[in-house]
Amino acid sequence: MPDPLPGAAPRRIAHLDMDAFYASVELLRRPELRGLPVVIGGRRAGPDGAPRPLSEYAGRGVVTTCTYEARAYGVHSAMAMMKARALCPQALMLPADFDEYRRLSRLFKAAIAAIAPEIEDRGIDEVYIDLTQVAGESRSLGQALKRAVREATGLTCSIAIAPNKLLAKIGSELDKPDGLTLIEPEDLEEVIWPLPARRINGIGPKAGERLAKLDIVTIGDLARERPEFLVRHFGERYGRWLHACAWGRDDRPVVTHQEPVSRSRETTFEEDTRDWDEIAAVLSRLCRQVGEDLQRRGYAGRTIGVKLRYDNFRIVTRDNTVAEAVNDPAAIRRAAFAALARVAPQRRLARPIRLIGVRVGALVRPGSAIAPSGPAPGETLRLF
DNA sequence: TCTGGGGTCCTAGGACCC
DNA sequence: TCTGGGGTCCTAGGACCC
Repeated sequence: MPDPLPGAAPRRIAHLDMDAFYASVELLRRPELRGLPVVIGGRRAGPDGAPRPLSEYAGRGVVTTCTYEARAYGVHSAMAMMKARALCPQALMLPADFDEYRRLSRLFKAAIAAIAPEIEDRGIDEVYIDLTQVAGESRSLGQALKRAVREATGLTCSIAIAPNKLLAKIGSELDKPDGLTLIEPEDLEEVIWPLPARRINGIGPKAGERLAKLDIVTIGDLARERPEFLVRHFGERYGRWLHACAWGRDDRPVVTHQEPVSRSRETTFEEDTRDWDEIAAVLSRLCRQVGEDLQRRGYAGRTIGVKLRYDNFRIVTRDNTVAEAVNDPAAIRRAAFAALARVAPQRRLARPIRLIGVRVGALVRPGSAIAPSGPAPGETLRLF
């Protein structure tokens, strides 16, 4: 997207984030758990689907999300369940019910679409919304969106409305839960610069560490650096991007439709294993699942990849690109095992394996007229 | 008390072709 | 015989996000 022409109306972009989404959905069905620390994660529920005490948990899972009461004990998403158990043994634990979360996700997105149709999906619990062409003052639009989401689902969300996606995303975190934040360009210095650089979507743990070593902790610290300095330390592309972010500049459009790039399935073994029969059986099952998934959705792919994670967390991947896009489980399995065979034998089972996965990439819709890559070598492109 | 599963995008090097 | 670029495709690994 080019910069807006001088005189063009500034954009108005909302970021809407559901509050503790999975946990909140569970509380809708179990109001008796309101006010208690509840953790979503683990594989099985108690009798009758009842929550289990976290103190009984043993396994390798992580916290998918948790209620604000559990967060008060330091529990958060992606934390090992065993660690959460140590922090808050009195918490209750429920397994994730993704079918139900997807149902509520469709409901809240439909409610938003009735007000503003230009929506970018960012997963099950967040969206960007382009409000530039929607009539109304920002605060009342934000309130209308929150009301619509609550009426459709009974759930609360947090919204920020800003000149672009970068600032809207940062803003929706500022007043959680149930917040509404408006950010104007002139708020940059006072509202954005004091925040940690890690709040920028795209600065993760590694970049955050590297910045901290350069004494860059806040977004304001980042803004004070010359772009050339950032380019020297982070490369041309990432360095320029960091500088632009710090100054609140972002012209990415709201993308209302994106074709999928890959589909995958992976699983972590209950215990690390070097048992080839077990590994092969699990890989076959994953190939079948990903194939069925592709067929259901009408896609096929040419690049089949396998992934191994060893007990020391080292990851090895191998890709195998085949001549024609496939989606039947047998063809995926053949390609996946061929890829796996390319991991050197002395490496393959050198250590116990923790996880195995399969991915199908370079997706096409087999029914579509012309594949994005054009005709295969030696093949004539048929136009009719 | 270690660390799930499903994604996207970027980089860098090598093969191959013109 | 030796010397070029540029472009595309593929691969492996890694960072990051929800």
